[in-house]
Amino acid sequence: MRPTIKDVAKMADVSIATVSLVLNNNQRISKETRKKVNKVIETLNYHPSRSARGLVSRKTGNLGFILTDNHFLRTEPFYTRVFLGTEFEARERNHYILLSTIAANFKKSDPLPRFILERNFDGIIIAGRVPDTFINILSNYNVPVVFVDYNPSLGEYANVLIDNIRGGVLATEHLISRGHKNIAFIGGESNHPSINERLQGYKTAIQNAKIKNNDNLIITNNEFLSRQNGYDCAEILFKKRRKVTAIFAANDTTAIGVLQYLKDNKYKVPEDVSLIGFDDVEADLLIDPPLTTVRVPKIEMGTEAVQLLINIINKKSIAAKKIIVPVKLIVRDSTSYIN
Amino acid sequence: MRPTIKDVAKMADVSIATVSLVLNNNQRISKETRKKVNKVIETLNYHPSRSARGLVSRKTGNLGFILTDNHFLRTEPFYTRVFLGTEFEARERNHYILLSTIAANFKKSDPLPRFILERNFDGIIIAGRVPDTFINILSNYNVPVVFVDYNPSLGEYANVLIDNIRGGVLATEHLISRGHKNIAFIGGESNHPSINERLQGYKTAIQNAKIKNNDNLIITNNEFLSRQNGYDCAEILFKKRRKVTAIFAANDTTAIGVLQYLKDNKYKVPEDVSLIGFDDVEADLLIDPPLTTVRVPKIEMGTEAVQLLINIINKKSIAAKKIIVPVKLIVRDSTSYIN
DNA sequence: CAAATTAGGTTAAACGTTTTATCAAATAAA
DNA sequence: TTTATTTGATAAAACGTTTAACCTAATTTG
Repeated sequence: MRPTIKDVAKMADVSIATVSLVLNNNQRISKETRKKVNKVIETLNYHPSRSARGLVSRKTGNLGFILTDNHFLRTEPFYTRVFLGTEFEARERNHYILLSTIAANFKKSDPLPRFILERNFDGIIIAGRVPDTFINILSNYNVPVVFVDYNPSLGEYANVLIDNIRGGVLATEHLISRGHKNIAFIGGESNHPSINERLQGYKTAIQNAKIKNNDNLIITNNEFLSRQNGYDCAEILFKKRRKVTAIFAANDTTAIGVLQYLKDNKYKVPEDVSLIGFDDVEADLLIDPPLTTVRVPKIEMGTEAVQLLINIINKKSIAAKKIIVPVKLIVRDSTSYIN
Repeated sequence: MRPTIKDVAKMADVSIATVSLVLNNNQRISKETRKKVNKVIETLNYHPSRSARGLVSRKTGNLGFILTDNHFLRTEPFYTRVFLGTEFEARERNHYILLSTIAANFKKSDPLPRFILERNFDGIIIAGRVPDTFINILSNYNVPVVFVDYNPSLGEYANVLIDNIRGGVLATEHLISRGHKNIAFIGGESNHPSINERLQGYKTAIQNAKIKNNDNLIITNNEFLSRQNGYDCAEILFKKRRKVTAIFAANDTTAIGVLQYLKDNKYKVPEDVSLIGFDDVEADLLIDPPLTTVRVPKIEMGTEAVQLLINIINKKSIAAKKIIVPVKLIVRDSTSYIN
């Protein structure tokens, strides 16, 4: 059997309370006793049981990670990276991540993630947009929580957010700087805050450049952002307008769909049409031509979220802190000077 | 405060023991009592505490997932998918996955993953090759374990393995069927069992086709499989032999490196050289030309591993069962008939 | 110098379950 | 009818920690 706190206490000739206090760095214990106990802990290779600890102290060492099932699709590259970022950081900080999905149309009667019901977590990271119904229920529990890439309109929460507006400006200005004037914006799900901010950035840049605005160049719907949706939107765009010379797609997945449409319809990229995406997913480098895009530091968003959450749990940060992560223009081969 | 077993017991007018027995489906309890208790459980929305449960019953509901740090590189697409597969299945089966990495050169004195030390797991999944030193230490703990994509030479363990030999045969036969005779095999890390099996399949197919064997066409080293390594091996190959018309790369990452070399050196794929990979990672579809490959069901390997592990934990399966997952030839555009 | 405070530790209760032994009542066997 | 067995439930110990309350000896304060 593995050693318990009793074994340590006996061998060190102190009470188990003393061992516990040493374990938790309590200052009541003298240097010598502390040293003595730590030595025994080392020789016995003792480690406190998570379960026992969790039972009394309500610290489990687990962080929940929640996202909607459609964001956890097997092909969704974005939140998977954020998740990996949380894994990296959690490991550094001696925590574990428990992953759960909820339905995108979460109903009041739906069960909560199991780690919540079983009180098997210390705090929660929520990635991407989740339904208000879920947020409402969660708010009753009054639990440390950090939202990543989503800022719920109800309530004050901690956030790790992308500088979407800036990204939108960067992308659009890049196209403008290469001489383009007929710049389209393609992005489904326009009621999604992040997408909307990117569109806002686009509009700002267009306006700043004194290019006359043209709503026909803005193609949105309320569909989930996907390759197919990008393809469909491109089709709609080119049915309306033929003289588009550049396209800003709201994310890379969409951009890849747009690219497919362009190829299928004999438009050359970037010779005929310049194309820029958003996110910088791994695939961007491999597609032909490599995609110009706005890089979002996905892994870092995950690590930031974990740091922030742990700080909130330990009361080292207020529970409504906002972190905006910067974006960066990555110029590859899908954008060029206008002919 | 959340309800406890006591609240349920009181409300149902039974002892807490009875509630516990109902919870665990013990047959000693009569149908009526069971029904009565379950009703209270429902109305109170009661869920047993993981910590309390884990403390006494040694069931935590957590499964450990271990791989070496180099396999968890941020660009490694293979084991990430296996991991996601375990996540999917774990969720279905009401478990959580705790992820940990160990050093690829794990030393006896290195600390074990924290969930092991804290006895916060029910079983372990080990993905890919891990050092013998680690396996030795782990074997002392006598714990349910399933190896994925690796079959340690010491001891009898449960495995989920790829049908690598068959895959190697499939890939090579595909090239042969398209008229190729000068078929190279490129794959670093030849001392890795899986890679070695793929090479074995290659040799078998060559032999069956009565093509004369040529060791100059087999390029291996002991480096970790990577894009760069693929590039380097291709370079070595073409320094030696110019008349190669087809290449079988030991995995897709390597193949992408090989492809880069070919492009850099003005070889056209597939016109000049046919190229086939192994794994079928997401990138394959996006690269130009889309890569012919042998598909390995990565997600499914994860789900199989979880199923097997849970069965072993519940004594529904012997602890040394082997599962071989099938592979499938996926023909895309990187292979063609010889000119 | 007496009283008050502090330093350094211990005792014992508590956390929320599972499980072994036990028990009473009902039923079956002799 | 008495005895043995079965059924269905309970009491209480145990799991391995944390922590509030307490204690004693040493030190400080007035």
